[in-house]
Amino acid sequence: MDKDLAVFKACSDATRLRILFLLTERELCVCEIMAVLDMPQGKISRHLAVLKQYGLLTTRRDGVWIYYALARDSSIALKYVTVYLVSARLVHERVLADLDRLRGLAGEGKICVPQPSMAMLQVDDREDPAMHGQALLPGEGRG
Amino acid sequence: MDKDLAVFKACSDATRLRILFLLTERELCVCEIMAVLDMPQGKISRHLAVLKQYGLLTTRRDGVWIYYALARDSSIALKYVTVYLVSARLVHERVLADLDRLRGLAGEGKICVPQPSMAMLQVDDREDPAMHGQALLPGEGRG
DNA sequence: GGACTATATCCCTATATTCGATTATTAGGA
DNA sequence: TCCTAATAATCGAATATAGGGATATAGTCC
Repeated sequence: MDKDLAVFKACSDATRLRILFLLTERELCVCEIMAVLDMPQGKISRHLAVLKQYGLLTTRRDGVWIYYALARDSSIALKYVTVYLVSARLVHERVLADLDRLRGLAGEGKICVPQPSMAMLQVDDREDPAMHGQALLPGEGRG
Repeated sequence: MDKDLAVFKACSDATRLRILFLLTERELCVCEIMAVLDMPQGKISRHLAVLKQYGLLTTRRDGVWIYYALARDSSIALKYVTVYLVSARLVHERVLADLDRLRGLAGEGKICVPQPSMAMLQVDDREDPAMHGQALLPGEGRG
């Protein structure tokens, strides 16, 4: 239950929640998140560290950049929070604005070269009967 | 998004999470929760107030007793958290122990007369495509 | 090695959260 | 009306969290 509790703690901050919503789009490096949220680097980095420590994120280094992505299967709560994120991202004004700004950054050379956008969100219908029809994250096709 | 954030804040405390799990069983009064969690009255009452303030709980007065129950449809996040609670209640040892203790209380006259246990959890298959097969709370049949 | 960029970490302050202990409120019954 | 039980609210101390600012680390390129 502690892992689940950690997930909720991770989500209980406005900045971290906005970051999580952004990461439903694709993996991102710190500078991209900084640019979208318009917040100082230290702040973003600190929140990312919290999210990773709580098991919500994984990291991948590519040269100077460190890409953060939503973790999978690290806890029951994260599974359901992920479904929430994917479902609610199209509803909240602020999240829509953040996602718009993110897409606006790509291709303008303002930011460190972003990864190519991954596949669109898909719908899954396997596994957990309580999760039928669940929307998936980018790259999480049906294998 | 603020309402969703409030839901996560509400869930980000171990005691409150345990209370929420208990309330997936049925509505409960303060003394029952006190007995199951073995915590002082003030503490339980305070956490219930937080949960209610954040929109996760509703209350119903019956004489001296005040029954707390999980709220419905108060926010997107609560919807998914509820699905999580119902799904994870059978997994975590501590939650199972709490639920056992709760059932043990009923009928022994130790506690204020509890409400009769409501219908078992059911499975719904309407509405939100992302929630197909979702487990429901007691009393939330298919109308 | 030196300069530069991206990211992480540390220090310090302000604020928020949690808790135990105590007191207040509300309803029911003699 | 007085008494009691159930619950809520308040106060102060301890702890945790978030933020700004400065600094440290780790790659990359020259």
